[in-house]
Amino acid sequence: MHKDLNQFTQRFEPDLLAEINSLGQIKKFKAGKVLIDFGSNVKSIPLLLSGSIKIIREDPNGNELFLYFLGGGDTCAMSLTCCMSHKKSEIKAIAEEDTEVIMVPLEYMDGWMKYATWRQFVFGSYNERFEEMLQAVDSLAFMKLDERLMNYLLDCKQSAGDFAINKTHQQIAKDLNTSRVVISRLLKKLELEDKIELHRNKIEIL
DNA sequence: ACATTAAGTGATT
DNA sequence: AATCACTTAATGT
Repeated sequence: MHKDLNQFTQRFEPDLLAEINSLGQIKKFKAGKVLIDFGSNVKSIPLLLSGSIKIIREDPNGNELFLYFLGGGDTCAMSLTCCMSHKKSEIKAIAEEDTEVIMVPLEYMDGWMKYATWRQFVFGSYNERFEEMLQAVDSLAFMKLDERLMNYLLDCKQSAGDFAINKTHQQIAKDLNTSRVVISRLLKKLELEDKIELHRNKIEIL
């Protein structure tokens, strides 16, 4: 049994775990690597062992918009839907840091519905993602950019499990679909409010 | 020392 | 809040 499968041992019954363990394929992705792109057919679903994955939406012009992060023990709800309905991916998944994943071929999904814990897991994931999507929508519709930014930073912190975020203002701007200058100014403001500390390529949350 | 890339800033729309 | 034009600061070679 792979050591990092531990996160799932609580959640799944032994039989299911054994299946995952024998059928799944461990894959490692370096930070920045694209796991799932738009329009790609998903033929297996990833269970996240370690690291984190950023899920984004992109418009035809290449503008990106950050949706949410996946962390250890999570799975990609999009790939679940894709598998079930044989649709193509409508989102893009990028490894936020070096990430380890166990890929399970979609053929087994149906059969696994006999496991109560699997059903729970699938519906639970949908729920969580749905909540996060709602949050992303609110944040777009009702929050000002400075609040969105703070939210984003907190998200990053949680996903990385670290108070330091190693990103440039440019990258953040891209995720929030705005310009670097604006981010720099807002970050400066947050720094003056003692909420964060700014360094080159690094932001610390206080 | 120089070039490159990240970040800060005032002015304008 | 976006864009421009420019400055300043940090890093790599």
